Amino acid sequence: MQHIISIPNFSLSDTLCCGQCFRFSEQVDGSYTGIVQNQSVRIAQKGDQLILRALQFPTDFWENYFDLQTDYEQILSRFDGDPVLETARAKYGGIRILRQDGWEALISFILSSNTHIPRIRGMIQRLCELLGEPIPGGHAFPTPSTLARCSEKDLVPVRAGFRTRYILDAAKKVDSGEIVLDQLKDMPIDQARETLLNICGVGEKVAECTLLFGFHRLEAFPVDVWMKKALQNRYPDGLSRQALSCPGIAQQLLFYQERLEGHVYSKTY
DNA sequence: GCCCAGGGAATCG
DNA sequence: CGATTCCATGGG
Repeated sequence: MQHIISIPNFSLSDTLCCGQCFRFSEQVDGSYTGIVQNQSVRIAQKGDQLILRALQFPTDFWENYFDLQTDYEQILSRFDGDPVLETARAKYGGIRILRQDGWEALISFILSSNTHIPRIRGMIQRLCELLGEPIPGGHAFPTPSTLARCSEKDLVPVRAGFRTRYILDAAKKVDSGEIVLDQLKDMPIDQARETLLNICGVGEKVAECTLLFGFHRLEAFPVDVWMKKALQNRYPDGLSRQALSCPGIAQQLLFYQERLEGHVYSKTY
Protein backbone atom coordinates (compact mmCIF):
# COMPACT_ATOMS: atom_id res chain seq x y z
CA MET A 1 0.00 0.00 0.00
CA GLN A 2 1.23 3.47 -0.82
CA HIS A 3 0.76 6.48 1.41
CA ILE A 4 1.38 10.08 0.47
CA ILE A 5 1.79 12.56 3.28
CA SER A 6 2.44 16.23 2.88
CA ILE A 7 4.89 17.69 5.40
CA PRO A 8 6.12 21.27 5.03
CA ASN A 9 9.71 22.22 5.88
CA PHE A 10 10.63 18.60 6.41
CA SER A 11 13.85 16.71 5.70
CA LEU A 12 13.54 12.94 5.50
CA SER A 13 17.29 12.37 5.28
CA ASP A 14 18.12 14.58 8.26
CA THR A 15 15.31 13.04 10.28
CA LEU A 16 16.49 9.49 9.62
CA CYS A 17 20.23 10.22 9.81
CA CYS A 18 20.39 12.50 12.84
CA GLY A 19 21.06 9.63 15.23
CA GLN A 20 17.62 9.13 16.75
CA CYS A 21 16.86 5.85 14.95
CA PHE A 22 19.01 2.94 13.86
CA ARG A 23 16.97 0.74 11.55
CA PHE A 24 16.83 2.79 8.34
CA SER A 25 19.28 2.53 5.44
CA GLU A 26 19.68 4.80 2.47
CA GLN A 27 19.18 3.20 -0.92
CA VAL A 28 20.99 4.05 -4.14
CA ASP A 29 17.98 6.00 -5.41
CA GLY A 30 17.98 8.20 -2.31
CA SER A 31 14.99 6.54 -0.70
CA TYR A 32 15.21 4.83 2.69
CA THR A 33 14.18 1.35 3.76
CA GLY A 34 13.65 0.37 7.33
CA ILE A 35 11.55 -1.51 9.80
CA VAL A 36 9.00 0.10 12.08
CA GLN A 37 7.22 -2.14 14.57
CA ASN A 38 6.52 -5.24 12.46
CA GLN A 39 6.46 -3.50 9.08
CA SER A 40 9.15 -2.99 6.51
CA VAL A 41 8.76 0.31 4.82
CA ARG A 42 10.32 2.18 1.95
CA ILE A 43 10.17 5.94 2.12
CA ALA A 44 11.07 8.66 -0.34
CA GLN A 45 10.70 12.41 -0.24
CA LYS A 46 9.70 14.55 -3.19
CA GLY A 47 9.48 18.19 -2.23
CA ASP A 48 7.11 18.45 0.70
CA GLN A 49 5.66 15.04 -0.01
CA LEU A 50 6.55 11.85 1.73
CA ILE A 51 5.88 8.71 -0.27
CA LEU A 52 5.66 5.53 1.76
CA ARG A 53 5.34 1.95 0.67
CA ALA A 54 4.29 -0.27 3.55
CA LEU A 55 2.18 -3.38 3.61
CA GLN A 56 0.02 -2.45 6.55
CA PHE A 57 -0.76 0.42 8.87
CA PRO A 58 -3.09 3.23 7.88
CA THR A 59 -1.79 6.64 6.83
CA ASP A 60 -2.68 7.86 10.33
CA PHE A 61 0.01 5.67 11.77
CA TRP A 62 2.70 7.22 9.61
CA GLU A 63 1.45 10.74 10.22
CA ASN A 64 1.85 10.06 13.91
CA TYR A 65 5.24 8.39 13.41
CA PHE A 66 6.57 11.47 11.65
CA ASP A 67 5.07 13.68 14.37
CA LEU A 68 2.83 15.61 12.06
CA GLN A 69 0.60 16.98 14.81
CA THR A 70 3.44 18.83 16.53
CA ASP A 71 3.83 22.46 15.46
CA TYR A 72 7.53 22.64 14.58
CA GLU A 73 7.25 26.10 13.12
CA GLN A 74 6.06 27.36 16.47
CA ILE A 75 8.77 25.50 18.38
CA LEU A 76 11.57 26.59 16.07
CA SER A 77 10.42 30.20 16.31
CA ARG A 78 11.21 30.09 20.01
CA PHE A 79 14.88 29.95 19.05
CA ASP A 80 14.77 33.54 17.72
CA GLY A 81 17.56 35.59 19.24
CA ASP A 82 19.98 32.71 19.76
CA PRO A 83 22.43 33.02 16.86
CA VAL A 84 23.74 29.48 17.25
CA LEU A 85 20.29 27.93 17.10
CA GLU A 86 19.20 30.28 14.34
CA THR A 87 22.05 28.97 12.18
CA ALA A 88 21.39 25.35 13.07
CA ARG A 89 17.68 25.85 12.48
CA ALA A 90 18.28 27.23 9.00
CA LYS A 91 20.27 24.14 8.02
CA TYR A 92 18.67 21.34 9.97
CA GLY A 93 15.23 22.62 10.90
CA GLY A 94 13.70 19.83 8.83
CA ILE A 95 14.42 17.30 11.57
CA ARG A 96 11.37 15.79 13.29
CA ILE A 97 11.47 13.79 16.50
CA LEU A 98 10.02 10.44 15.44
CA ARG A 99 7.34 8.75 17.54
CA GLN A 100 9.32 5.57 17.97
CA ASP A 101 8.52 2.59 20.13
CA GLY A 102 9.73 3.20 23.68
CA TRP A 103 10.93 -0.32 24.33
CA GLU A 104 12.98 -0.37 21.15
CA ALA A 105 14.44 3.03 21.98
CA LEU A 106 15.35 1.92 25.49
CA ILE A 107 17.28 -1.13 24.31
CA SER A 108 18.83 0.73 21.39
CA PHE A 109 20.25 3.46 23.59
CA ILE A 110 21.46 1.01 26.21
CA LEU A 111 23.39 -0.60 23.37
CA SER A 112 24.71 2.80 22.34
CA SER A 113 26.93 3.16 25.38
CA ASN A 114 30.59 3.74 24.62
CA THR A 115 30.33 2.89 20.94
CA HIS A 116 29.50 4.60 17.68
CA ILE A 117 26.49 4.69 15.42
CA PRO A 118 27.56 2.16 12.76
CA ARG A 119 28.21 -0.41 15.44
CA ILE A 120 24.99 0.34 17.30
CA ARG A 121 23.16 -0.36 14.07
CA GLY A 122 25.04 -3.64 13.71
CA MET A 123 24.21 -4.80 17.22
CA ILE A 124 20.53 -3.97 16.76
CA GLN A 125 20.46 -5.72 13.39
CA ARG A 126 21.95 -8.89 14.87
CA LEU A 127 19.64 -8.73 17.89
CA CYS A 128 16.61 -8.52 15.61
CA GLU A 129 17.81 -11.32 13.34
CA LEU A 130 18.44 -13.52 16.35
CA LEU A 131 15.25 -12.91 18.33
CA GLY A 132 12.83 -10.78 16.36
CA GLU A 133 9.72 -12.10 14.67
CA PRO A 134 10.45 -12.74 10.99
CA ILE A 135 8.46 -10.43 8.77
CA PRO A 136 8.56 -9.80 5.03
CA GLY A 137 11.78 -7.90 4.43
CA GLY A 138 13.44 -8.53 7.76
CA HIS A 139 12.76 -8.97 11.45
CA ALA A 140 10.75 -7.06 13.98
CA PHE A 141 12.39 -5.83 17.16
CA PRO A 142 12.35 -8.56 19.85
CA THR A 143 9.67 -8.28 22.51
CA PRO A 144 10.53 -7.82 26.20
CA SER A 145 9.37 -11.35 27.04
CA THR A 146 11.45 -12.93 24.28
CA LEU A 147 14.54 -11.09 25.41
CA ALA A 148 13.82 -11.69 29.08
CA ARG A 149 13.90 -15.46 28.51
CA CYS A 150 17.42 -15.32 27.10
CA SER A 151 20.69 -15.99 28.86
CA GLU A 152 23.90 -14.09 28.25
CA LYS A 153 25.17 -17.03 26.22
CA ASP A 154 22.14 -16.87 23.95
CA LEU A 155 23.10 -13.32 23.09
CA VAL A 156 26.74 -13.95 22.17
CA PRO A 157 25.98 -13.58 18.42
CA VAL A 158 24.82 -10.03 19.04
CA ARG A 159 28.39 -9.09 20.05
CA ALA A 160 27.17 -6.50 22.48
CA GLY A 161 29.97 -7.14 24.96
CA PHE A 162 29.41 -5.74 28.42
CA ARG A 163 26.07 -4.32 27.27
CA THR A 164 24.54 -7.80 27.11
CA ARG A 165 23.73 -7.96 30.79
CA TYR A 166 22.30 -4.45 30.62
CA ILE A 167 19.68 -5.28 28.00
CA LEU A 168 18.81 -8.47 29.88
CA ASP A 169 18.23 -6.47 33.04
CA ALA A 170 16.02 -4.04 31.13
CA ALA A 171 14.04 -6.88 29.55
CA LYS A 172 13.44 -8.55 32.90
CA LYS A 173 12.31 -5.36 34.58
CA VAL A 174 9.91 -4.56 31.75
CA ASP A 175 8.66 -8.09 31.27
CA SER A 176 7.98 -8.58 34.97
CA GLY A 177 6.03 -5.35 35.16
CA GLU A 178 8.50 -3.82 37.60
CA ILE A 179 8.80 -1.00 35.09
CA VAL A 180 5.76 -0.01 33.04
CA LEU A 181 7.08 1.83 30.03
CA ASP A 182 3.70 3.20 28.94
CA GLN A 183 3.60 5.36 32.04
CA LEU A 184 6.74 7.23 31.00
CA LYS A 185 4.83 9.24 28.41
CA ASP A 186 2.79 11.19 30.94
CA MET A 187 4.74 10.84 34.17
CA PRO A 188 6.39 13.98 35.56
CA ILE A 189 9.73 14.14 33.76
CA ASP A 190 11.91 13.76 36.85
CA GLN A 191 9.91 10.75 37.99
CA ALA A 192 10.30 9.24 34.51
CA ARG A 193 14.06 9.83 34.73
CA GLU A 194 14.24 8.13 38.12
CA THR A 195 12.28 5.17 36.83
CA LEU A 196 14.65 4.59 33.94
CA LEU A 197 17.75 5.06 36.10
CA ASN A 198 16.71 1.95 38.03
CA ILE A 199 17.69 -0.14 35.03
CA CYS A 200 21.26 -1.40 35.03
CA GLY A 201 23.04 0.18 32.08
CA VAL A 202 20.85 3.26 32.07
CA GLY A 203 22.61 6.38 33.27
CA GLU A 204 21.68 9.98 32.65
CA LYS A 205 22.55 10.06 28.99
CA VAL A 206 20.72 6.87 28.06
CA ALA A 207 17.71 7.93 30.12
CA GLU A 208 17.51 11.27 28.31
CA CYS A 209 17.78 9.62 24.88
CA THR A 210 15.12 7.08 25.78
CA LEU A 211 12.75 9.76 27.00
CA LEU A 212 13.30 12.04 24.02
CA PHE A 213 13.29 9.48 21.23
CA GLY A 214 11.16 6.70 22.73
CA PHE A 215 8.57 8.72 24.62
CA HIS A 216 8.67 12.06 22.84
CA ARG A 217 9.57 13.94 25.99
CA LEU A 218 10.85 17.18 24.46
CA GLU A 219 12.06 18.33 27.89
CA ALA A 220 14.84 15.74 27.77
CA PHE A 221 18.36 16.90 26.88
CA PRO A 222 20.89 14.12 26.22
CA VAL A 223 24.54 15.13 26.53
CA ASP A 224 27.08 12.84 24.86
CA VAL A 225 30.65 13.51 23.74
CA TRP A 226 29.49 15.47 20.70
CA MET A 227 27.14 17.59 22.75
CA LYS A 228 29.89 18.26 25.26
CA LYS A 229 31.99 19.67 22.42
CA ALA A 230 29.07 21.69 21.09
CA LEU A 231 28.29 23.13 24.52
CA GLN A 232 31.94 23.92 25.17
CA ASN A 233 32.41 25.59 21.80
CA ARG A 234 29.08 27.34 21.36
CA TYR A 235 27.82 27.97 24.89
CA PRO A 236 30.89 28.45 27.09
CA ASP A 237 28.80 30.56 29.49
CA GLY A 238 25.85 28.19 29.63
CA LEU A 239 22.85 27.27 27.52
CA SER A 240 20.55 30.02 26.25
CA ARG A 241 17.00 30.51 27.46
CA GLN A 242 15.87 29.91 23.87
CA ALA A 243 17.41 26.43 23.91
CA LEU A 244 15.78 25.71 27.24
CA SER A 245 12.39 26.54 25.76
CA CYS A 246 12.52 23.20 23.94
CA PRO A 247 15.61 21.31 25.08
CA GLY A 248 14.96 18.17 23.08
CA ILE A 249 14.77 19.79 19.68
CA ALA A 250 17.53 22.28 20.46
CA GLN A 251 19.72 19.38 21.47
CA GLN A 252 19.04 17.49 18.28
CA LEU A 253 19.91 20.47 16.08
CA LEU A 254 23.12 21.10 18.01
CA PHE A 255 24.10 17.43 18.10
CA TYR A 256 23.56 16.91 14.38
CA GLN A 257 25.37 20.11 13.49
CA GLU A 258 28.33 19.18 15.63
CA ARG A 259 28.56 15.70 14.13
CA LEU A 260 28.38 16.93 10.55
CA GLU A 261 30.50 20.04 10.93
CA GLY A 262 32.73 19.37 13.92
CA HIS A 263 36.34 19.28 12.87
CA VAL A 264 38.14 16.64 14.85
CA TYR A 265 36.42 13.44 13.83
CA SER A 266 34.41 14.69 10.92
CA LYS A 267 35.84 12.01 8.62
CA THR A 268 34.67 9.16 10.82
CA TYR A 269 31.16 8.93 9.45
C1' DG B 1 49.46 -0.98 18.43
C1' DC B 2 46.75 3.17 19.56
C1' DC B 3 42.71 5.83 20.01
C1' DC B 4 38.00 6.60 19.93
C1' DA B 5 33.07 5.65 20.10
C1' DG B 6 25.36 9.25 21.14
C1' DG B 7 28.42 5.56 28.81
C1' DG B 8 27.80 3.22 32.99
C1' DA B 9 29.15 0.61 37.17
C1' DA B 10 32.30 -0.22 40.69
C1' DT B 11 35.78 1.45 43.39
C1' DC B 12 38.59 4.70 45.76
C1' DG B 13 40.02 8.93 48.10
C1' DC C 1 30.83 13.97 46.74
C1' DG C 2 34.53 13.81 42.23
C1' DA C 3 37.99 11.18 39.88
C1' DT C 4 39.66 6.63 38.02
C1' DT C 5 39.34 2.31 36.09
C1' DC C 6 37.25 -1.33 33.81
C1' DC C 7 34.05 -3.12 30.74
C1' DA C 8 33.92 -5.68 24.88
C1' DT C 9 34.23 -4.54 20.33
C1' DG C 10 35.13 -2.64 15.74
C1' DG C 11 36.93 0.97 12.68
C1' DG C 12 40.21 4.41 11.35
